[in-house]
Amino acid sequence: MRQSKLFTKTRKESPADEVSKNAEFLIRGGFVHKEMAGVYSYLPLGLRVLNKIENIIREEMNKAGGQEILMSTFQPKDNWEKTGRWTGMDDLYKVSDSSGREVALGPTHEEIVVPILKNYVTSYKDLPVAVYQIQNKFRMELRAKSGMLRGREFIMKDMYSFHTSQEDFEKFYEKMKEVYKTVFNRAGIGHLTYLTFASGGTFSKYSHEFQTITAAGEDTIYLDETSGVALNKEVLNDEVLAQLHLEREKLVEHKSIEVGNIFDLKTKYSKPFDLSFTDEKGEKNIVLMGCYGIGLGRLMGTVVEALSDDKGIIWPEAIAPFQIHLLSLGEDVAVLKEADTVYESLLKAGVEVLFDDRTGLSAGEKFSDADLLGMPLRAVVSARSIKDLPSGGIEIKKRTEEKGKIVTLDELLKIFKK
RNA sequence: CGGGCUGUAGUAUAUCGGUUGUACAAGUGCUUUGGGAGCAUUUAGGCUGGGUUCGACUCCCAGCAGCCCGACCA
Repeated sequence: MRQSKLFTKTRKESPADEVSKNAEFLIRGGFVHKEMAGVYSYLPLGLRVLNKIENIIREEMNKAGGQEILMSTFQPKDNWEKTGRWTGMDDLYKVSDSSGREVALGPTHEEIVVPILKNYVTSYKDLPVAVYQIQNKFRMELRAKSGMLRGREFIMKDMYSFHTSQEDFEKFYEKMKEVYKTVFNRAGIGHLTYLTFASGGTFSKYSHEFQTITAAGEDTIYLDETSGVALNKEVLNDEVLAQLHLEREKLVEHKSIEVGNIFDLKTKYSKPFDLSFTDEKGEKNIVLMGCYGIGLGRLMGTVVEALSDDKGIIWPEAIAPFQIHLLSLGEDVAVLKEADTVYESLLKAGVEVLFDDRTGLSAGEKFSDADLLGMPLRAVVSARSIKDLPSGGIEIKKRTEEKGKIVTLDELLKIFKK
């Protein structure tokens, strides 16, 4: 991608109406555009990040046996009345059409997925099954805040699993813990993310969350740093400490962001819709369920919060919009020609490259943009880099490093050979 | 939802009850080119609706919007 053709531009000033670091950098870099409080559009750079996160999640969910579907955003009122959540869920968006018919804008999809499965699940032979989707969700947050971290419209992966027994559910639940760890490792925040013991809401006493430690977090967790076992503040009590074999004195308090959660739903949603199966003995049983969520935009915002520096974002390689940011400096014809050759060679080698081919900009401006946009590797072609090698050199520098080095084109290409 | 603050150009800000000033961005010309360049020139602004007033961007009221604190958060 040639940056001269990219319709978005970077911005030097921080937006006045955003305080959070993730929103500031993402808006200044032109990754997202804010529409209203808690609602953002994804622009080319931001969408590339989102797509990469989505693909990681999709791959891992498929590997775990999940079957991808895409459910409707409009949800019938009847279904919500059946589960008692039409009036019971404060943050449900309700919209009505010209005939006065009311529907819900999906904040979650139990009310849809259960009736779907009811069409197909009748026997123990049909279970277990897990389905998931990646889709926009709507929640009427009383106070959207912290940029991408708490939105009113957001993209979420929600998986629902269906089982014949509690044992079977628990086996899957344990597997999902590992799957989630893999997702966060691949997204580059695994080293900061902990599985925490959390409260379970009204129908299940406890659940688990994945919390990423960062100062901007809204949540507070307590971590035993030697064992890596952690729990949320709201469940910090003697009973839980004993259950987890933790000592209060050894726990360290951290601010964190909830990037994922996994829940035991038991029969909470299968019962109202009578989602049941016939077992080996011919007896009818209610299906047991679990649900597993990851907020994609929130994950993106969390990465920015956790991995940026004062100059800008530092994308992990796996979710960076481009693998390399190539810069040409100056207007010298030889430099521009060489930079073009490098760009075309990278493209040919299948490397995702953002090429800052803009002319008329100072070197400092290009460097600042590169720092802000946060590609893992920066490559500079300039009069200076060319002079350093007889064959024409390229200065490369990792986003996390201060000093770069001069390499040949072949050496640069070799970096991306797998 | 309770409390607080704020709405001026694409962005960030300033002043003022009497022709809204600046910086960046954008356009044009020239110069410059390794950490957000220089000169000249051009373009572009008072959230909406009421009220007070000779006159309102400024004061008052309402609405809308945004941010912050709190509560809430499958």
